[in-house]
Amino acid sequence: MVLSTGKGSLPLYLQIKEMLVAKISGGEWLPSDLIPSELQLAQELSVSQGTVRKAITELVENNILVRKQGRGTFVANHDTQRALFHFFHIVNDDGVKVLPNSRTLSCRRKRATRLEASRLQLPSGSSVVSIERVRELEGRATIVEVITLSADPFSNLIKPKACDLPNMLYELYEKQFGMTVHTAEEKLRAIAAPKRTASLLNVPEGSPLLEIERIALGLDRTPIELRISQCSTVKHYYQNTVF
Amino acid sequence: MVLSTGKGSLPLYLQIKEMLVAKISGGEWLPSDLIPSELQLAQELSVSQGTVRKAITELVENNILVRKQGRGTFVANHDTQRALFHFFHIVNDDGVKVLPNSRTLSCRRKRATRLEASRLQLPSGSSVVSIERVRELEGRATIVEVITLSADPFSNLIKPKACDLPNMLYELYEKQFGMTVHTAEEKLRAIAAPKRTASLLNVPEGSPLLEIERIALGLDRTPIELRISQCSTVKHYYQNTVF
DNA sequence: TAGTGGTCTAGACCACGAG
DNA sequence: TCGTGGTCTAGACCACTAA
Repeated sequence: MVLSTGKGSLPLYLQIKEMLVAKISGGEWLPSDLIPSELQLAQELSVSQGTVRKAITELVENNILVRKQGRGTFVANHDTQRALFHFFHIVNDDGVKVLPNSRTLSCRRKRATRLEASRLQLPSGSSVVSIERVRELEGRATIVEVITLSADPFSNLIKPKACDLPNMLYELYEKQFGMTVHTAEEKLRAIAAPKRTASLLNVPEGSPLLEIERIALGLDRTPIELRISQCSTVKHYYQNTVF
Repeated sequence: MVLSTGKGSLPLYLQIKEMLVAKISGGEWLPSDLIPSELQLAQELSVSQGTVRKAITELVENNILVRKQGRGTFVANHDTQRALFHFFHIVNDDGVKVLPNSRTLSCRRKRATRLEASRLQLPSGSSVVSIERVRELEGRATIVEVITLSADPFSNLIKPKACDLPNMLYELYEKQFGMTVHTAEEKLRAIAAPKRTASLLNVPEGSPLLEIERIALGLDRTPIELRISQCSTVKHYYQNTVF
């Protein structure tokens, strides 16, 4: 890797940042790997420690790297904690986040609807994997989810028995498929409970539900997953903090 | 101001950060004021430019200061743009944020309900200002809002005719009352439209609405405003991006 | 004790904005 | 042209971790 230092070129620290992201999204460095020390990188790249430091600082702020004083810098491990605290916004009436249980109803291959194809940026009619599941919070069926994945990287998902899909799918995508979910874009609406959801959640048909359409994006902003969640907000709510 | 440099003390740059925030939330520096240059602050505080720089960098990341190359560093101006883009999450079906129009229905003084008092951290039964208004998006009545403010700093709000309250209240709080809204905590639920809201929004009673309960917090995290918005999500939705 | 990140310094040069 | 923030260097010392 050679850094360019001319006039019209990006600042060194941004070039280094891109290089580090490439190592991670290219699979050379895996989640929870220790990366070379700041001094080592600085020597390899013939820049000062401060310049490497600035690149790493921005990646730490993006939750892509994690610094541990005295130990080194690691590729972020987007595990249960992160999935739960960053991407799961449903809390109980006391404002406490509780881990949901999931029961998978089906997991099969099908052709993408127009919506699914467009959200996942696939050609219309592409083959996708579709998962339907019910999530319980504090013993109460609260969320019905329909999850759509491009069949291309994820076709192996259908092979295991449908029922043993893990609760935290993002962890699975990362460990089994090397797809790290880094960002999510959500659209929220209030809807009237459709028949099937109503019966799964044990609420009257037509009662108000919170519908969340989420696109999960990778480190390089490729769409990974489309997830439509229909949530009863009788005993829980969606929490968001804006800075 | 003297910085402490002993063992158990905070890093210098954090002490400087606190000092700068104090100047702003204390009213010594007002929104869109130019603050002293990095070099000048460094000399006054007897630290290096890099240390001041680190403090300022963090405040820029928090949207409290704004840097302008060649000109200087300014106190952030939390004006229309910011209010619109940071705190307003309702977009139309094309994902486009549109400026709402507001029609104020009432603006009066009353005693806080238990909920209002607890959210605003006031003694129960305190005097508060309560505003009710309807907001139109793209010509369509979409949101009914009930806004509650502590009467103590805000009692002047009742004096003008109720109808000429501005559309962007956070700008008013900042300019008229020196209260800058920096953070908001939102709780979202789906509810069945109550009678009054239904008639204001021209939807059937009981139809699903998105209810947003928002607490707006100041720079020092004091609660400033409680706002309950009931939104029709037929032609619009609530948008959120998670990193 | 050796190696890591965390803080801090004192300087250099560049890019930009205003007069 | 001058002062600002933006980038970059080469060092110093501290705090923490692991061997």
